[in-house]
Amino acid sequence: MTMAPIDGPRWLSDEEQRVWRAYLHATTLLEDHLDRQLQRDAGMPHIYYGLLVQLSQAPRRRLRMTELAKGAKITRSRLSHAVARLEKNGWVLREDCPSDKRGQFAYLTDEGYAVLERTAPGHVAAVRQAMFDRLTPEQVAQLGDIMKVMAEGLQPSDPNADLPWLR
Amino acid sequence: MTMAPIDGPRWLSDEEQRVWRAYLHATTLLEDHLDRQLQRDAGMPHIYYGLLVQLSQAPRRRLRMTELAKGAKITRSRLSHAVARLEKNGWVLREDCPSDKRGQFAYLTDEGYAVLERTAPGHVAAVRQAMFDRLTPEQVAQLGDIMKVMAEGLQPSDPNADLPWLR
DNA sequence: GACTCATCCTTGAAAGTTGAACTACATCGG
DNA sequence: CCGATGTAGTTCAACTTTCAAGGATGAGTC
Repeated sequence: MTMAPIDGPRWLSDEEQRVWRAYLHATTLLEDHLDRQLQRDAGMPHIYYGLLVQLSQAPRRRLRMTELAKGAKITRSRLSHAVARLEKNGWVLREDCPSDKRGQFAYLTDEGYAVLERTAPGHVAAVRQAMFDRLTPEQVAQLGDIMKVMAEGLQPSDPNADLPWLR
Repeated sequence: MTMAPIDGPRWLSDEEQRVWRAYLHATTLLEDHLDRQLQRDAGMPHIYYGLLVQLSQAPRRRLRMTELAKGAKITRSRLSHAVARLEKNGWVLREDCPSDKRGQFAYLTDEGYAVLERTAPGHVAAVRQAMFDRLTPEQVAQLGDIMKVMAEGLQPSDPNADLPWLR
């Protein structure tokens, strides 16, 4: 007599495999598509564009580096390199934080804002064409719910949230 | 008198923005999560892992480079680099195509297959935990439909499908 | 104050990606 | 057979990302 397997690999069902593959294909195709669109029209990859957008919506068009990294879901290291590059373009500048000498603000220059104004319509159109124009309103709502659930489960805030005994 | 604007930028509605942001966050978090998981447990990024999976499912565990690239939705250039790296690991080998002297097959070695056997359960578990364990069956079905629609709209087969006059 | 530890951000090197240029072979039409 | 054109795959240089290490400052404790 043996015990039931503790947790033999629970493979994906055919349905799940189908969904997973569709997910991978759609997300990689869209990511590539937007990267190319923005590289062509704005001269930067999608993530960099997202940084400018975030800055443009922040008070006084500036954010602490860490806040910016959190908002974009990237590491501080990656952000450092990215901001260095955007700084070379003259679209972003750094500024010391007066209250915390370790801190830096990144702020969006007028040129950076201009790039955004010039390229945002095309980008929105690309997003719309790839996603919102193809989905029904119900599907858009469903997608929102689904993505919200998934994002919540992946917050890096607490990678061992479900393994409390390891903490 | 002016004409109605041809197509003033159709911004995203609040709802759409919310969905778009959720989509970006969820997909980037998941991608990062799986990349780290596989880098840690299998010593390669997610895309490389996907290449091994594809090979493992192909007849005689081999595919033409272009087929492999198409299946993985990546450029041939990227694939060349990837296969070079996997070859260094001893997980994949190249083989001349007898019927077309320009062609190359990539095939999965026994070691490559072993890596897959060893790491697949952990990877499936990660996918399951991030996606399928968190969604209801209805949501999984919805996600499948949605991703299918999006992927279809992004097939690189015909980037100007909606601009026939440019072809 | 001095110590310790955490946080903020940067750096450098290695790894991965991109897009264009390039080689070699195939295919098509004469 | 010839030339033109297309396809398969690689390579190079520029760029981006990752990971580990490190310098500097802040915060808590004695």
